Amino acid sequence: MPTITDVCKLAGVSKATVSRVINGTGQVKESTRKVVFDAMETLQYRPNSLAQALANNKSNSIGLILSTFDGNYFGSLLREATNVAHDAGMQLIVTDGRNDTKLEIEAVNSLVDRRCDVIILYSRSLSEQDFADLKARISVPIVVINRCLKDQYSNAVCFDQQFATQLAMNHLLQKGHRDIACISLSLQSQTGQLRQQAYQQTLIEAGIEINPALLVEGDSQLGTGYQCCQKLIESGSPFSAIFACNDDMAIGAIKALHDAGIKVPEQCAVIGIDNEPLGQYIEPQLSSVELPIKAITHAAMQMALALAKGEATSTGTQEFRGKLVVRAST
Amino acid sequence: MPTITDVCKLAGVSKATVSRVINGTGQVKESTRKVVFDAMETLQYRPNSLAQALANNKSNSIGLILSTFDGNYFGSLLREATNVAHDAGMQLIVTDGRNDTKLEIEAVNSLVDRRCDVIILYSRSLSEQDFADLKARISVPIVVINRCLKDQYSNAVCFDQQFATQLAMNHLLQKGHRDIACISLSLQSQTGQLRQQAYQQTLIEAGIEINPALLVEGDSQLGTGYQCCQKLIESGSPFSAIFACNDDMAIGAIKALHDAGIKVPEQCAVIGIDNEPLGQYIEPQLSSVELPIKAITHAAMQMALALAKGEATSTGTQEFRGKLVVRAST
DNA sequence: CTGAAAGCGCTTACAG
DNA sequence: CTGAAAGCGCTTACAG
Repeated sequence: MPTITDVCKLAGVSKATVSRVINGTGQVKESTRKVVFDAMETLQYRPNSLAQALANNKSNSIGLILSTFDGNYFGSLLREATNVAHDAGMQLIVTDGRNDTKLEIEAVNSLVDRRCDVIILYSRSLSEQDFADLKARISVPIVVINRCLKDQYSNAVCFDQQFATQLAMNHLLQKGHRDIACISLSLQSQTGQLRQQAYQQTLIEAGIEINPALLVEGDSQLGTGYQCCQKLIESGSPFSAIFACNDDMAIGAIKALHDAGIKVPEQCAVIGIDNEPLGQYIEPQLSSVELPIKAITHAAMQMALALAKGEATSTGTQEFRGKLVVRAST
Repeated sequence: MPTITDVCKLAGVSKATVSRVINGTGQVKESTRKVVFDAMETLQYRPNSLAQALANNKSNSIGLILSTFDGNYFGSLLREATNVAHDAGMQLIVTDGRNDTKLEIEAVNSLVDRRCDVIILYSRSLSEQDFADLKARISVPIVVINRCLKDQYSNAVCFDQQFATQLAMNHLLQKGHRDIACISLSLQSQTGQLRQQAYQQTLIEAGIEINPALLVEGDSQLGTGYQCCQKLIESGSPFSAIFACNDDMAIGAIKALHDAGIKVPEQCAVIGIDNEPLGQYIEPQLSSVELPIKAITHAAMQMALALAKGEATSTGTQEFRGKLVVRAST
């Protein structure tokens, strides 16, 4: 590949001059600018980003660490993130933390080694302490998605899990349900814990006794939604509604109910969280709580860009709320 | 961040020595190795990957360009790709071509600028000529997914679209269907064209006249599956089966049939392609053709690694075939 | 076994 | 307006 030196030779100018025309900085006589452009053109020259990054101490890249690539949810996130990055002229470097604390930290390190200007971290497994440690250890700013960090010097965008759960639960309560089962996310994750706690709290506040048999733990996949629902049915404890902590599990649950000959919503109502597009194409259409993943991602990217450009040193935490979407399943 | 120079000072040795212990190359006395390790440890030193890449003319990274992040399909691809990359100690840099020729070429350029060791390109819009041009222009090896390039010097892994379509169509024909509608992918994409052609060809070979009213073009989303199916119903042309060119559209179609009071499979059979997990959780369960996306991605990554390491200069084309998965919808 | 020096491809004060 | 030189943080022959 041609280097700046090749361009220099062909154009008969110094590197400084070529660099100036590449970057549009400083003064360059129009005629020599033309000569340089022509040389770059005929050589098909493109600057080496690595060298630029090294010289500038700035790589024009945003590191993004995801805990998984599953489902529509992360697809939306990635789409939005790549769009914003592209429009800002930044490269997005995506890594999979594979839902594993060690791998996630490893991923952060390698992104730091690559001198990303900022890192966006979506982790299900890292604790608040882990975040604090990371922040103290590395000099690259970090934006955290899906965790509300109280610390005002942190950069985070999150979703009000408690509020979303209340929306779903109150909807079921209003419909007259008292025996409401819950298919939770993994209770290893903070999101899983928060939703499950809010589920219980809402029941308590409604004066309903908690029935442990009606709480089963899934892992957010269709398959566990199905299996968890089967367990609920087999448990023998009666229930007239299921609060599934995400749409995929809700869909799995609906299938299990169908297979057991239980009619939705007549014999059992089902609601999820996420409001995936898919919810509209199953039978019956799924009630859910919209999780504005696009807006959340957008906000995280804006924070990241501000941080990368040095326009801010910390952005605080921005919290988003869902809204109820009622369809035929409740 | 500490640099190699900081380590030198603290350890009282030269950069050459530090470099040797970082990379485990050359001879280093055990005692000085220890001193250097200690220095790196106390400084929390980590080598700057950009500088290493510049000096080595090798970045240890694989560029991956996707045409979209939609759906389970690309999630599987990304998961497999990140896993293989991680295990090989390579970074994966993921970019979204947004299904746009210009953006895809731009993405290739920027990956080349970043000196990726190899690029994997999944494009729906690039023509064979575009691939050839790219290959001629850039010096980084390219692996193409989802295109069967005849050229033996190319690196490609692809899916036998014709065979997959025949599997689905022959299954419907065997079930006695004669009036088979087709909801195609975008006919802008090569995959869309190939499946649609194979659909027609299979009919012709079975001695069935093609009814243009039974062919509608979708764009692979749930929503267009629904709308296309509505169009088919409204067209008035009778049909007893639908061949949807992917599962998402098949699911949309099933919903449209349901809403129109048409029973699946009794009054209309439906089959898709992809064998998404979701297909098992809708009612009725979806028949499909399995598309071994994980194996395909794995093969592409292996090619990429071989190319990146210089173990091969070209790998040729590797073709995969699907297999029929019959469930309740047909 | 270890270090001085040149080089990877860029940028940016500093002179002129 | 332009160029020589130093620097970004590494690696690697080459000497010793």
